[in-house]
Amino acid sequence: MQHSLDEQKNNSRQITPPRKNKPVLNKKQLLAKSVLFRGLTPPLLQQVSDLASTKNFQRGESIFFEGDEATGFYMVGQGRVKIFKMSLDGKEQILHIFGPGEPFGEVPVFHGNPFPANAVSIEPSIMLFFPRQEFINLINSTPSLALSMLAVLSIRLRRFAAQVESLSLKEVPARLAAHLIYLTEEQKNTSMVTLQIPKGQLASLLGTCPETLSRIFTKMSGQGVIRVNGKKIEILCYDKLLER
Amino acid sequence: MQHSLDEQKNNSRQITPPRKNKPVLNKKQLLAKSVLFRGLTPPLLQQVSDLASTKNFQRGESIFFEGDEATGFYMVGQGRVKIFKMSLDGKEQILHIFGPGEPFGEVPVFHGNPFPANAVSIEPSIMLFFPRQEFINLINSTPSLALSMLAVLSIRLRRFAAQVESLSLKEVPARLAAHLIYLTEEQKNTSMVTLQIPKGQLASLLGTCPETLSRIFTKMSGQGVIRVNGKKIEILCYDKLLER
DNA sequence: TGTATACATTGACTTGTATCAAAAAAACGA
DNA sequence: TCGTTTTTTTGATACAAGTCAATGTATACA
Repeated sequence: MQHSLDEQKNNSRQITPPRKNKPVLNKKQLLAKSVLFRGLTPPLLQQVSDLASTKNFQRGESIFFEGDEATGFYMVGQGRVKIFKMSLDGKEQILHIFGPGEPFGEVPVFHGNPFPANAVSIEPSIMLFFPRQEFINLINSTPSLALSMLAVLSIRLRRFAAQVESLSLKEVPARLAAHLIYLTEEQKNTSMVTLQIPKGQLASLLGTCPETLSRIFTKMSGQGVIRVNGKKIEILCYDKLLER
Repeated sequence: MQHSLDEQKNNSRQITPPRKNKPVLNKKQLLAKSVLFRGLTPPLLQQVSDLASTKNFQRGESIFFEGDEATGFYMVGQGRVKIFKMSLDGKEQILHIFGPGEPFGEVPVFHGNPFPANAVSIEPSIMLFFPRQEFINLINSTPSLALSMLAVLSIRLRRFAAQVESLSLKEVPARLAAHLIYLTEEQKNTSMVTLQIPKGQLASLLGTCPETLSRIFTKMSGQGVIRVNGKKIEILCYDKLLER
């Protein structure tokens, strides 16, 4: 499930043996479809593409740590990344999970301080890297790019506001319910949704521990609100989810 | 304490009787000193100043509600505003408190959706209002303004990340400790800090209830970490605060 | 195919914090 | 200054959720 992109690619050209551990990435195509760079003129897009270097990361490999000095920001080319904070005693809180086309680590670019959180690749990934000063120069000469970036940051702020609300004003069942509803909207509004991350990671995203999350899954199943089968979750009663 | 700006102004020209309920605001001076507009050329500053309309708000008066359609954003001219989320059963979580020169409600400007949270004036205030499209036009022709706005949003994102971390990974005493440390840094690094908001509001900012906050104040006082006298708090043991 | 590793579940117990209720203190307006 | 309102504190109680520990179940790799 997690390597679906690779698998698809391999399936579609079974004649040529797939390259091991070095998937190729169509940089320009990715950039052209990304929220940040879509709409740019072809020459500008070329400029952006030339600016970005790529780097491969294994599952579980760190991209940066909180406190690291930032010389630029990243965009997911392929795979997925989790952005998270960590407490002294080792508990983690996931802030975001980003997939292809989504930029991350941009905050220090515009503010200067070190990275405010950690980034770890949660799948074999390819990340694009954009050096800070070159990107700022580009923004200075491309107002539409500035507005795109402002839109990206605005969406993030909105999400953070929702996350703070969730952590402070809702109990864990309601947080899970909200997340499941979010997943149905993301996954074509079918009543069957698929978790893209292990349940332990979902717990960390919802600000709880795996045991509690597990118990709530069991309870909601018992109440007939959902049916859980591994990573597949069927929403049986959408209304009751909303109430939770 | 809360109306110090008004009082100072009135004191400095006691000959003329102070205007009742209609304090005057030096718009251009405020804008020139604000993070967002500082560094702009005088003609641009004039343009910005002409763009902004002003409106007075009483203590407790709403500026906008979550879900309201946004036609522009605001900046605090005088006084203070709290930005907050509210649960169905009436509990509130404060996201930010902003003072003079700080913009708020900008998220919908760049993303289009309605306001993600509520805004209430917590003092008699004057707010500047910037209409959306005009401001976007200005950004399009002023790259440095775009970068300033990007910096502002970046700082907000950083704060949100800290707030999520706080709510999820720290217990209330540690959150209070972090806030007190933040206050000492903000208030010239003296060991005596002053709360600018009622303790009940501080509780809402820290994601707890007034009773719990009160008990923690008592406990910390008993441990000799702080001494509380109304809104004045003396930090007796900075190290123990850090540990909390 | 088995074996190691990661992931998930269940039970017993503990605890931080919310809630309810009521009194005390402080702030405010007339 | 008095009386009203808001804010803060204190006590008793309840409960959501974390922790510890153990077991069960997938998953991957050699």
